[in-house]
Amino acid sequence: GWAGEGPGAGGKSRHVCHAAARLEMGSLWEEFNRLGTEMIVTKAGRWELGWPGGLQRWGAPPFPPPSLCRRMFPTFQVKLSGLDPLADYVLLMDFIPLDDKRYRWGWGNGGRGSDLGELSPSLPCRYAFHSSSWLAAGRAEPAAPGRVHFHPDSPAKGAQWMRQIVSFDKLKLTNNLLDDNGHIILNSMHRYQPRFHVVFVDPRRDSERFAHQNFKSFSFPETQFMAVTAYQNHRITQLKIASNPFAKGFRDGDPEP
Amino acid sequence: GWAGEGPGAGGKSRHVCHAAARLEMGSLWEEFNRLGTEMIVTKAGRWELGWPGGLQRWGAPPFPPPSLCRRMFPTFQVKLSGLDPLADYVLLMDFIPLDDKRYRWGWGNGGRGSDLGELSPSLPCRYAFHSSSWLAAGRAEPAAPGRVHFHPDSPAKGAQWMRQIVSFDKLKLTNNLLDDNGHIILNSMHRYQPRFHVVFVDPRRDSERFAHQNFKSFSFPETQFMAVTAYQNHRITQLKIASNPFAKGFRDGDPEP
DNA sequence: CCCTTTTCACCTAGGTGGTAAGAT
DNA sequence: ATCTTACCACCTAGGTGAAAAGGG
Repeated sequence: GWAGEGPGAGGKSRHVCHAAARLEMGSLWEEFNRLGTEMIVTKAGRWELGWPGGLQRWGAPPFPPPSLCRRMFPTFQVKLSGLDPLADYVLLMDFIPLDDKRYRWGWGNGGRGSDLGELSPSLPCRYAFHSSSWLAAGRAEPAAPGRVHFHPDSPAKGAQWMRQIVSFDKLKLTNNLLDDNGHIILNSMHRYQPRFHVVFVDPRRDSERFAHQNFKSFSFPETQFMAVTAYQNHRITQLKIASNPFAKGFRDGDPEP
Repeated sequence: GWAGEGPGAGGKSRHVCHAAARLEMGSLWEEFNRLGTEMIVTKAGRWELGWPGGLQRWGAPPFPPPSLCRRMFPTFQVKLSGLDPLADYVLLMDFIPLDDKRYRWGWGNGGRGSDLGELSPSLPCRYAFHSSSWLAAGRAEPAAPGRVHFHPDSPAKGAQWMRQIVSFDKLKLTNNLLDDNGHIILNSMHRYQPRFHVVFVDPRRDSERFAHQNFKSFSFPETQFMAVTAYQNHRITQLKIASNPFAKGFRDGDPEP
């Protein structure tokens, strides 16, 4: 859908007040959201912990190193409009906890502690498969360091951002609290809402005074998800395999053109 | 080597006057240059002429499309120093003709026109293999449109440029005079000198008046090359195969670690 | 004849979920 | 019992020169 407006739309500068964002692949996001989107989080592999020797003989850029952290799928992509074509903007994303709970995937509170097994009011009961579903399992872990991901083309002119779809396909998720590669740190078994921010780069010398006027935020509810280290809902797994080209090796039968 | 200084070093602004660039992989460049470096130029394939249908189902960025134009090998890479860490710079490259001749690869002017077959004075006679060598073959074609390649991270702060090696591995060469993808257009069978430019982004309103002070250029003679559509000197082919990891499939015997 | 274009097998580089082992 | 990690086969995407075909 168009333009999930952020809070405090009043008092915005003319450079962002007309900014609008349309989520791309909306029907795919909704298909996932109906089942309860899950996103894989992993720790980085050995490639990120140290730099293997003997690799620099030729001409590859030495940075960034390969990463075993996971991208999001679907990829968060937006089509922008309403920016000042000649002004500079920075685009970035962050992730906010949807509630203060941690979850488990299972069959209800069979023989468990008394405070477990309640369905979160914000979790539709259809986030389930066969007799399993997501159940609240206590209070959330201490929040991970709140990081942001800048779109690597930032900063750029409004005209350039609006010319084509903006894709956050370099964004990676990790559950490593000590991550040193600038990835987004999330707690597994917790729910998150991606947020998208358009920030006008104010050339005035005292631009800090206008910081609150110079950005606009967008939240698309259909992009919320559960962070997991392995998929729990088999329907989610099957939809990922069916729709992500990198998982084509796991598809069974007839392709759908 | 360090710092191939450009012309007119006098009157440079303080943001660029101390800038220095060290060519990376210098020994590999020199090894190629001793044999007479050749770089492949091609026209774009069908992928660049039109956008194939049915490819946008998921989440890939729609641009840029795949390209069949060729990169340079070795890749042009420099280590920068002497920039103002807090100032913005744009980094770019262009290619200037080394002379006004076109060349052919062959056995001298056996039965050919009288004005052919002269060795260019700037072409060392060792640019040869067996009895073949590069021979001047008339005047240069009309110069292709003079294009520049901006490093895709531009603009960025001096600190960021100096933090790591700057690699121009996205730069692509084409012989298509009608190229519409912003690639570098070169004439096959002509010689070129790559040039590297550091441009300070002057925030002053009348910055055009200081444009000549705000950039510094670097030329590394060991990076000059002959543009070709197919390799002529077999020694060049073998050195490319031996040193470019993407050509590993053509290597014969024992690897050298 | 000399140069260019096209197609191909073979690589690098890295994004998938499956699976089994490991951790708590 | 439940969640996490490490490794794997199998993909996408694209960078190589060889060889054959095409063109003036």
